[in-house]
Amino acid sequence: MTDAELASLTHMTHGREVKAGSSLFHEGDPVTAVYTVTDGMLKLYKLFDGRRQVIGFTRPGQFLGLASGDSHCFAAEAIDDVEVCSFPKDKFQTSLDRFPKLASILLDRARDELAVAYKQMLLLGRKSAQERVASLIMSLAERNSPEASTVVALPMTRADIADYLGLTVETVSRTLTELRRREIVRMPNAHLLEITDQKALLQLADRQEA
Amino acid sequence: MTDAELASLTHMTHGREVKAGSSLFHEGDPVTAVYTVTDGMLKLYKLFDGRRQVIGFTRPGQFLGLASGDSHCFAAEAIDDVEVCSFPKDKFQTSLDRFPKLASILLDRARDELAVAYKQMLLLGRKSAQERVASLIMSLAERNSPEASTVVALPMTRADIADYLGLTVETVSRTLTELRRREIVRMPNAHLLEITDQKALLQLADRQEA
DNA sequence: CGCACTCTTGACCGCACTCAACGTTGGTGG
DNA sequence: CCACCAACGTTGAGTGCGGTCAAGAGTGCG
Repeated sequence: MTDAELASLTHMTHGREVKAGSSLFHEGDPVTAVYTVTDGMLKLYKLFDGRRQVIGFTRPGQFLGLASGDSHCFAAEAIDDVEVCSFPKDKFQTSLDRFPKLASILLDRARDELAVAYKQMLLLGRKSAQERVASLIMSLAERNSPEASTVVALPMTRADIADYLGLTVETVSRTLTELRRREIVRMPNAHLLEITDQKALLQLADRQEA
Repeated sequence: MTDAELASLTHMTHGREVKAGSSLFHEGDPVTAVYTVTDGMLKLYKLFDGRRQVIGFTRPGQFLGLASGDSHCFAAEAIDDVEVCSFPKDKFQTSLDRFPKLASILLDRARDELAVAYKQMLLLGRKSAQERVASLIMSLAERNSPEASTVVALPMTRADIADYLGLTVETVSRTLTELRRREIVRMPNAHLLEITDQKALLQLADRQEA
């Protein structure tokens, strides 16, 4: 695993807990460290005139710090209790210079992040509310389990989802209700979802796309 | 300049012209090379069910190929006549392994691209039509000249702008008309724009943001 | 000159937003 | 243990911003 690789290369990993609702860093803060998320989920977001755009939700094992130069270009806040490994920035820089393979590994990750960001731009610019919600559900389903995971956890609030999808809380709620009514999903409770019609959901999310 | 550096490192640069309206590569194509744009402007876009999302417009000197693994995750099409230097992918890989600094340079670029993508996600998810158009004008103005560039070229069509901003052609046109009516910009013709009230434009685009 | 493409403008529409009320849930202190 | 309260989620009614449809004006190329 490349996370372990990162850790062993630097010899500088330092565990840290972030309680649900508290921030790992704010947008504009100077970058003092980079991180890998070992447990829990963070939301990454930008603010603009009171409005909020959630850039992404972290998954366990995710590297944090690719997009930031001198100052963080987004904020990171814990959705549930989170554990991260932090690498002081200067030590990280040293490791980067010392281990050429590291830059190459990070470059691959940056590649992935860019592709994900571009997909999200398509969603935000061109998809309907139903398509956006369906896309989110499908991508959460994919990250959970390797195959045929039909149960999806939604630890984030409706507001987080709305700010991620470029919608309002009300529209997210209504859209989920509609998906339930059409029997595409079931929801034992507000934060747990079961996909009952994967084909219909995929159709909504990806529209005969690759 | 790092572009020259790239070229000299690889010794494999190969010039190529792309006529206005023709494609450098399509979304889904296998990646055979990476490129630096030496002249002209390309639009990068993704397709989805007949809809289109323009990911970005290239600037001279821009490196193309960061976001692509085995296959291109977006298409690239020339807006006007374009010149690129292409590096065959395998040679580029070799250079990457041979010159450690190269990965580090590309990592910095990827950082920038990610930050730009995140800003665009904020625009697409949370800004009004006026704010979107104002943001585009400001960012085109910034890239043109170092300081106080008030004249901005818009070589792309209204459709390209619309697909970049997540709007329709009509809305882009109406919004530009409105900006003209408010005497924030002047337009000698449809593809040339002069900023007459930079403060108002900045206010619209960035809203007392950093 | 003619044709195709682009840009603009107008009238109308509809999807998602706003505003408001209510239901549900989980945490806290009496 | 339960009453209270605040935060979150859902639902409904009405609005408005940007989309759709349509027509016309400008532009450039063969």
